[in-house]
Amino acid sequence: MNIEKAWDILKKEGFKKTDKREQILEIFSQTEKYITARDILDVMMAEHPGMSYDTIYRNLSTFVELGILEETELTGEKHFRMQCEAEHHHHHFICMSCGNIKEINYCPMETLQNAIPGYEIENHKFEIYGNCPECH
Amino acid sequence: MNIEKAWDILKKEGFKKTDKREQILEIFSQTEKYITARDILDVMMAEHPGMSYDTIYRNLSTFVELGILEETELTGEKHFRMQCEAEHHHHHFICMSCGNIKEINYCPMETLQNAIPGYEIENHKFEIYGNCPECH
DNA sequence: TTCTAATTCATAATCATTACGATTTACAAT
DNA sequence: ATTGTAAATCGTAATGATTATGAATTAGAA
Repeated sequence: MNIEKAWDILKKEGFKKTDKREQILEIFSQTEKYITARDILDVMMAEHPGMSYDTIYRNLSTFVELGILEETELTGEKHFRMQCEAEHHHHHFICMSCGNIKEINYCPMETLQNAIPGYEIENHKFEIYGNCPECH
Repeated sequence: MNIEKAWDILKKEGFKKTDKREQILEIFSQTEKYITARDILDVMMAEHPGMSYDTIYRNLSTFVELGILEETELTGEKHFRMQCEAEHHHHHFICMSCGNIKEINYCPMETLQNAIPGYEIENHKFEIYGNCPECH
């Protein structure tokens, strides 16, 4: 997901173009990593000292709803990153040292559904943590 | 995990037998579901009105450290349940209606390690959510 | 340019969790 | 049984992340 595509989505859904949203998207476009609301706040406070918590949290959840950001729960805190471009469903390896992400083009769910017939699967979480080749 | 086994572990590690710990274990032994610290507090407050938050949270994390309870993060809140007896590694299907758990004797990690050579896997999370046969 | 709904600000509230000094208690040693 | 002591709990406050809200501002349509 790039910034232009994010704006397309926002515009199509009737959301306005504000400098706060612009800056939030800018921050996400500059990293592959999962970052927190606080990370965003810290960066934005530097430039707009009067930033409101509300602005960050409201926009983050708007962006997640619209599929612009993806969200995961790492160590008790919500983390966000740009939604992957990949057209196919995939999962992530998350490096615990550098925070970088590797896409994993494999999903165990087909295999799994056979193992539990009668169970209606609605969602699943599959995340792998460790150290990437650069961080060994 | 049953209560006796939990006490064996606690005793072996030098922890004392208290009525609060007894009651916490009792609560967990009566359900298969993942429950929160608040759930425990509510039950215990009824009997011991002067309960301290500290007691619950301290014991829950002690129990997790000792392998008596297992912990997962559901919708931003920590949830706990008795550690499974199963001697082999497994995962869980979590019913979003009734909260019941089904053990899944399948782990995708062997398959996965081959897909990302050079990556050092230290941990993984694999949880499946949906509706169990009883809740369709 | 004006109007209006959307957005942000400023601030407080809430919710889960952690912290800590004072008090109490389990249990080992006497 | 009594005592001593480290462990556990209590009582309460602090912290940290997130949500809520009424007032002020602003983007974008009319």
